[in-house]
Amino acid sequence: MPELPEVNTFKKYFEGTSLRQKIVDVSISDDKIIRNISAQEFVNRLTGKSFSASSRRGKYMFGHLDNGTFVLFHFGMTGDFKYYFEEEDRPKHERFHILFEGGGKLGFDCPRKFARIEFIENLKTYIKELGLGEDALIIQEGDFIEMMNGRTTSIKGFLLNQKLLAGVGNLYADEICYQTRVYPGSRVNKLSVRKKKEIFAAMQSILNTAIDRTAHYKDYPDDWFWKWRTKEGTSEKGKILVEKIAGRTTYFVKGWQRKYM
DNA sequence: TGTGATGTTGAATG
DNA sequence: GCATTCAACATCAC
Repeated sequence: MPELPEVNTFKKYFEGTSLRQKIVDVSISDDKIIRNISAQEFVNRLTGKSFSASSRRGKYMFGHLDNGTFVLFHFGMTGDFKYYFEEEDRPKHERFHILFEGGGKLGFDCPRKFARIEFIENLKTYIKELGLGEDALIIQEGDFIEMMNGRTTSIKGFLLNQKLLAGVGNLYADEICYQTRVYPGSRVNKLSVRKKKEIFAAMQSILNTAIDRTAHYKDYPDDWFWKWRTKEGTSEKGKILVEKIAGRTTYFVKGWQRKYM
């Protein structure tokens, strides 16, 4: 379930399993998951190298190869890593795996195939051309607020726009709006500076808490919204409504979350 | 059987 | 340039 906290957990997993081991082969069962070069070229670029580090920006995770090049792992809706040795542990929807010298395999599981893997020569150039915004946990409050200037989009649309702010997805956007008692369709230009600061603080606290719990939803605080966010009904704060906002299914609590329109 | 799902992109529209 | 909506991507679960 890859939003920023999930991807952060994948990154930790990657670092705990796949660094500093020579890549002896890459086995690709679905060519289309490698987006920017051919599958064969991808194999050639990785074989013989090893990963020395990794980094993350929003939902984009980068494996750093020891020759100064990079591999992008974008998990789409259903991507996941699984490191394994035995054939019986291969994930069900594995699209490719990287075989290391010691016999370990880093499998990439992805039922819905929305994931994107790329080989990258220059990371800075790549991020710049992509127009990827600053990471939601790194951006400063002042920049966060400044980016809202002159915009009329909904707060949800703002939080989801990866070119402005990288990392927040549909679930966490709803959580942020719930905790700050803002209707997700509220217009950013109608929010007070004070409210914007509140939203910024909630965003960081929610993402950090989620990371602390390794993106394991069941461990999230009891007063979070996510567990109500499955169907229309009534939460302790009021009636839950569902609307399409910024093109995404959005849950919120009527009355609890104020409209700034 | 039809519908929608945690993400992103590109096209079309205003 | 900005905002919105829609379709597409591919598969699975309800």
